[in-house]
Amino acid sequence: MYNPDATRATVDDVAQAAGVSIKTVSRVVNREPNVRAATRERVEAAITSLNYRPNASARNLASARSHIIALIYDDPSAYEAPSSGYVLSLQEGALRTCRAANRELLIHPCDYRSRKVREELQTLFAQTRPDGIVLAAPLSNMPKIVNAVKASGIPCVSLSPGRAKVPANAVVTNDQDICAEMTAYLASLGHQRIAFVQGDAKHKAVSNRFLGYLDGLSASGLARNDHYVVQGDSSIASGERGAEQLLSLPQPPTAIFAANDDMAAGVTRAALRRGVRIPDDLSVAGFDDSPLAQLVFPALTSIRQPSAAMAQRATQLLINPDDIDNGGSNVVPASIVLRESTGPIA
Amino acid sequence: MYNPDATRATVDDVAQAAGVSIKTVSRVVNREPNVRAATRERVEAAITSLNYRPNASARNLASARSHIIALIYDDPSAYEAPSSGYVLSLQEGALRTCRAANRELLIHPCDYRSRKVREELQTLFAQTRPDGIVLAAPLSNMPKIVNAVKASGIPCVSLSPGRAKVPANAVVTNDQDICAEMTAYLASLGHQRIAFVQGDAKHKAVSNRFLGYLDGLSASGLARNDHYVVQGDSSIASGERGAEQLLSLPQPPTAIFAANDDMAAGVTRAALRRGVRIPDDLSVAGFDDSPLAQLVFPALTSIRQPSAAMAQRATQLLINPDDIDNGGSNVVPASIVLRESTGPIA
DNA sequence: TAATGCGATGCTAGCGCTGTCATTCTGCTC
DNA sequence: GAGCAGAATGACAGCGCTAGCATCGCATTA
Repeated sequence: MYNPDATRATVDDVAQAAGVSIKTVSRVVNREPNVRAATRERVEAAITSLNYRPNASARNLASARSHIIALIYDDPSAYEAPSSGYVLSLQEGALRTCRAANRELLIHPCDYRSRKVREELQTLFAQTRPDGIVLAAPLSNMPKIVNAVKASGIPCVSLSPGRAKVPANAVVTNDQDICAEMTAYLASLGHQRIAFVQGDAKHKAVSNRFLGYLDGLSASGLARNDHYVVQGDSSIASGERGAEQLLSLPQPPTAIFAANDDMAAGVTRAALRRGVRIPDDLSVAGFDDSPLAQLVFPALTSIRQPSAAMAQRATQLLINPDDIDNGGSNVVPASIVLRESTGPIA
Repeated sequence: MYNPDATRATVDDVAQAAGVSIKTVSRVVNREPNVRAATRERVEAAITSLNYRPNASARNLASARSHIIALIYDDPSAYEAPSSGYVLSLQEGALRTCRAANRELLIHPCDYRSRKVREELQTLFAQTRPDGIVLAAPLSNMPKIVNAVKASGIPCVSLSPGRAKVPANAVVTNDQDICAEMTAYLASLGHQRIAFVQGDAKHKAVSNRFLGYLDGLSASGLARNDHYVVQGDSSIASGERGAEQLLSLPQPPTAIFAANDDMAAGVTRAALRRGVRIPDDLSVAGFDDSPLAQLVFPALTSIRQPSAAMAQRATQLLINPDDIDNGGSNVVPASIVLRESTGPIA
């Protein structure tokens, strides 16, 4: 059309140049077996010299496969989500696999609050017919979404579906354990009053973090005290509110562990505003190791969630389940990142 | 294949159900003129009842158009880029138009440092044959990339190409003017020693911000003083370094305007570390209004760059140049967002 | 009434590729 | 050297849709 290369080479051109049939060209392009080495080379030479690139649409139409992987995640523009790092990590991981496997990645931010979400997904599936779907948390633990995806019959891998028993087609991380570790680490610094700011209850993987906190308390011989547990909604503002509440307690906590970095940033803000010094008076820990963890002052101790690695693995699982390096485990470990916001009590 | 709906309706089914030819169905689906209202309704009823969705591959193959818009931007995972908000805004804007116009958005983060970038783009274009390309800054001012895109012959709209004369196929914002305004605003607060932290020189649109700063100084009757201008590289760390340098001056500035929020956050960190109070002792302003602007303490006064709106308009320009609301201007205005980090000198 | 014009609709040939099946070529075996 | 299995290759029919042109039918005009 507009393309000067519109007269781009087709299989026919390549076949003619190589002196074979188009079917053989197709075999070479698709790495099918039963092509003599000499023939293969001839075809490859023709492909190179003609600068041939297969037409995706034609291929998809004929093969009834789209070579597209759809990545579906909660639409960050549908709400206040400063820590956009999560989405980009997902994209990065998925793209890594897609590029390596010569697939296209279709991104689909999806507002689960919308009434029409089911129809929207249905249209997406019908139109693009992805070969596989990566469904990211928190959508992966919303029955409405999960069912819509399941109904399509398209293979799907969920990220952090937040169920106790990890399904085969899911990639998870060890949130709970690592949160227990973080809590134990705070205790090991000498903190006895460790508070927790819970995240959005709809996000199962996030609420698991609270369980880890409880595990960590008991592993450290500390009693659970519900005055030190406040409910947030994953936003910065809720972290600020939570911290206000906690720091107003007659016996305020000396450490606050927030279920995500945004809330931890909120905690930090509230503390700084009150003149509470971090980490001298108060240790703060977050979760996600989002970009902002390094940005706020003091930099946040956090937990690095391997979002990119999870998305990468999920995509591999869809494209080629057999061909995976890492011993077959679908648990990608998180890790604690120590920074300035935690320390021993002064 | 895996899809229980594999026996999905085709044009033929719809045509039969509606008692028309497939061509008429095609006309209805593509909103072509010259279809009698009654016929249209009959076809639409058949489409609904059969739950028909056109097959994208077949359509693309037959029409030689892909219905795909490619969004190409600098790969944030190739470097340290905490302020990922930019990329998400671009995606959001482009997606908004794409969804409305029933197009697919293909995202392509692209590492311009790579040697193979030209070939990578060529493959992308050949395989997916996007109908249009949105090329985001800073890639839009890199000749290597721009030429590779141009060579494809695919229609392209650049965002902030950073040239003095705005080309027709570009969408820009009024960076320079708004930076002048910000500088004048700082001056109006009583600041006389206003410093500037420059961003990455490769990013033209960013270096334009410096020109705006100069404009603002002279508009406010302040002399340019190169001691108050330091070079950063857009990273937080460079903002910190720049602030250290500036605050060590015998006559330190009372206001620092950084060419992006990351550097402004660095400035804030350096100031807090030195015990410099913001905004009492020092006003800090950034650019981008990235999510972190609200996160750091104190929250940053910044400039909101209308990235989403720009991407949205660029995409519209590609899909339907005639059908645009806003009087045809490809300049989308930025705006100043006042927060806690700026104030009168104490 | 016949001629004219134009809106509405249908017919048919591909788009470039893959799947199926038929055919041809190898290199063996006996 | 004939026979044969299996590898290598080719012929051909679509995949589901759109473009281009042919055709039809109805209203208007002469």
